[in-house]
Amino acid sequence: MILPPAFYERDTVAVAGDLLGCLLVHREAAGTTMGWIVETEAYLRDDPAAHSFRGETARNRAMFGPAGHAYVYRIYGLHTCVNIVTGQEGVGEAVLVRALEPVAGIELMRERRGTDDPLALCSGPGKLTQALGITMSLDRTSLSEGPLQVRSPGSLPGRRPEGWPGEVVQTTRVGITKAADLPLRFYLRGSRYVSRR
DNA sequence: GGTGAGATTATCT
DNA sequence: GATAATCTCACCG
Repeated sequence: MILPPAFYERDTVAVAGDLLGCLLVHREAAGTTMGWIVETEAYLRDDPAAHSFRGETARNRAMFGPAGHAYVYRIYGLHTCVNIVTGQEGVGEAVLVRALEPVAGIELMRERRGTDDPLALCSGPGKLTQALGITMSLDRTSLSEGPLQVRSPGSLPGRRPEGWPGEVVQTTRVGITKAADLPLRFYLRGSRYVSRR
């Protein structure tokens, strides 16, 4: 089932952990792509590494909007990353989706990524947006109603991500310079599809 | 298997 | 003008 807004209107760290094993789905004319979420990072209020830390701007406006909507941004001038807004509206917290295990639409992912290696299709925040065709046009769209959706574990009877249910590793976030010591990254220990172990 | 440089641009100082 | 929640490829060992 599609996760309702109430799922996201909770403690951001709890949501970041609970998103592991959920399904990220993008439905579009070119086809539907989807993958199990196997790695996330939490970005909190009063967190110097969060884009919302210095207040609302045109770029980070989604983070201050309703939970359960997407915050999509461009990084290093060329890659796109997707976050899920969490917690109370106006606070500015979100969860970065860092890696997926590909589930469907894999041929489309291969074309977009230019590789056949299943481990390289979605094993990073910039990779998975390229594989799923997630663009800036999805910024501030609802993940409960729009073309980009998140579905609960068990949405695909008989199928489950590698290493799930299983141990969730909590460790430090990747690629940041501020608050780099906080353990706000989560991934499935048994999955080969995470960005780094 | 690991490290480092370069790509490339929106955003904020 | 510097920075940035990344990726790829070249090069080294």
